[in-house]
Amino acid sequence: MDYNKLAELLFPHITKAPEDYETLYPERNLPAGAKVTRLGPSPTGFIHLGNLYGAFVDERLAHQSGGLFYLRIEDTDDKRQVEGAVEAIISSLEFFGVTFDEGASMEGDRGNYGPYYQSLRAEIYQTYVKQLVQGGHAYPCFCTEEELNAIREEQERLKENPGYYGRWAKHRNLTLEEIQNRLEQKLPFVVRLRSQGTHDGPEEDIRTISVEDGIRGTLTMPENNQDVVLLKANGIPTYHFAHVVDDHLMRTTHVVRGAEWLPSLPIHVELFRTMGWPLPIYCHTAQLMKMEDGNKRKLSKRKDPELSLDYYRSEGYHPRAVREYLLTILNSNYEEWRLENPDAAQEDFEFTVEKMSNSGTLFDLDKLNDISKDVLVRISAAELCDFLIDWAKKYRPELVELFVGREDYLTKILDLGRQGEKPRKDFTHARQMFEFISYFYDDYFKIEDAYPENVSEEDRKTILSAYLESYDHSDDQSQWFDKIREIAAVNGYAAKPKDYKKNPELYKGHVGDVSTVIRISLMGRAMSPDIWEIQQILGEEKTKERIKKVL
RNA sequence: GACCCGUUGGUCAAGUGGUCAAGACGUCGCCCUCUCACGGCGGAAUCAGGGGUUCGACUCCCCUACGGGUUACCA
Repeated sequence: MDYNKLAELLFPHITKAPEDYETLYPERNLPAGAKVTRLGPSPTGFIHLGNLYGAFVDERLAHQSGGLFYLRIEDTDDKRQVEGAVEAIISSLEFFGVTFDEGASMEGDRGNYGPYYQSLRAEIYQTYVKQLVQGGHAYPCFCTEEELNAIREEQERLKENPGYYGRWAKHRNLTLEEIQNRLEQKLPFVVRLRSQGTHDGPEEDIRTISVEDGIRGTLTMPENNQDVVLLKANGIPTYHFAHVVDDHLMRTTHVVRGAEWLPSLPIHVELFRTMGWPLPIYCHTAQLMKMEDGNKRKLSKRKDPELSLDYYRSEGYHPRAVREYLLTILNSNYEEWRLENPDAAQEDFEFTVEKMSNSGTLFDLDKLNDISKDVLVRISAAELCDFLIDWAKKYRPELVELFVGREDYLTKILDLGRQGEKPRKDFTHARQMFEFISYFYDDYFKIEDAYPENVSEEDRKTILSAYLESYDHSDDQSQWFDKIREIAAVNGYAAKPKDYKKNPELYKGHVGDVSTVIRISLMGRAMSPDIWEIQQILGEEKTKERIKKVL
């Protein structure tokens, strides 16, 4: 077989040679040890926590080593393109603090290794496929879908491994004339790898490959023997081939991807070897899982909209909190480090792939919320105020007029009880924050909780009028509370809870019940931060007004 | 089915032959306390099972079970 002739037959329009691309995309000029990583999303526009989790690894590895992180759009599947998807991906990731140094961006491609959309790189891939054909490492396959199905059915019947390989690869040894003939008939074809892997021999003949995974250590698996499709009928490569060509030409040093790629690793290894290129370091990350019907399951785009990044954004989780959470499940020693360095920047943590877990991790909302509390308590009230407003603008526009123009008021509210050694940690995310403080705004204030049962309606009125009468807005906190104790005592309630506990039969209740009456009248709820502080923010007028309203 | 990866409390996990098997979240109890938080103290709760190897296995090997993933002209 004259492979050169075959190559010309298949790719008459390809005039460039692989060397042209090698010189066009030279080795990157980076300091020793610098890592080059990439994110390669397919543009469905949907991006979830799991993607962000992986993106952090890329980002950290690159930026920690003085390397570079780029965005490549893997749009080789024309069936799943979504309008505006790339913008959505970029903005989602940016919101959560993941930024790229190179590649696809809002303003078009940046960098010298483009184009960064795989659909625009057809000529490059074809050049390399042509080279493979010339070397006898690839061949055209004209099998139709029906033929492929028939092969699979037969394999199932014989209980043999499915796929296009060995003696099942019917077009592997077509003669030049046969190929020429089909080409003349304009039959569509794909180009397949002529795998060097063992095919039909006895099992002990199957060779294995060994690969050092950055996260998992040495991986040993059977070598590839599938004549995988390199180029689809439309001239666009499959993921496998695009990955190999792009990561070589874009000089990627570390390929971070989900564990679902593990089974196709032998294919990639064979491709790199037949191309004569060095293998990048693969880092196969654990999957983020979800519990369903008592079983763990990989996160799915279709089934788990609540795990999309947009969901967390719309709930108002602070990006720093989401990052912090992801970092704690990403590196087992992060949490410990954080305990020792509560104020350090996330970037100061030395992230290592070795410390990554390789079994699937269940997403834990309780943990996120807990972490979020600690993150938010370290953010100034003024910044929290801006954050809440930004969130409202996007997700709760009706609240904006409440906040804007009254930022001082909001800031005071958000800062409530956060001073001192043991600041309150009330906030987890923006939506919850607003619910928590909503009683400060008349439109959202309403009596939600029931008054204590041991306080009669009559006592309630007596308590509240006494409170109103004795109220002095300039009282300090202890003066204020002394008055409450007095009201309690006068009306038959213990001034101290301990007294009540000792002799419950002597009292109708204790000062806590009296406070609760006031609290509910003022806040509408039985649970809230300190009443006195709230009154100071609410102001004298509004405080009195709310008490009068329930008298 | 085949192949691959995995398996320490409810969850995230430390651990690399000798530990009373860390820690965090959650949960329960107590303390603090005018409520709720915050904080403090304490409790319950884990090495999937079976064989080896070894003086000694959570740690090494094998088998089984279970879970997950892959098996496309999707990525």
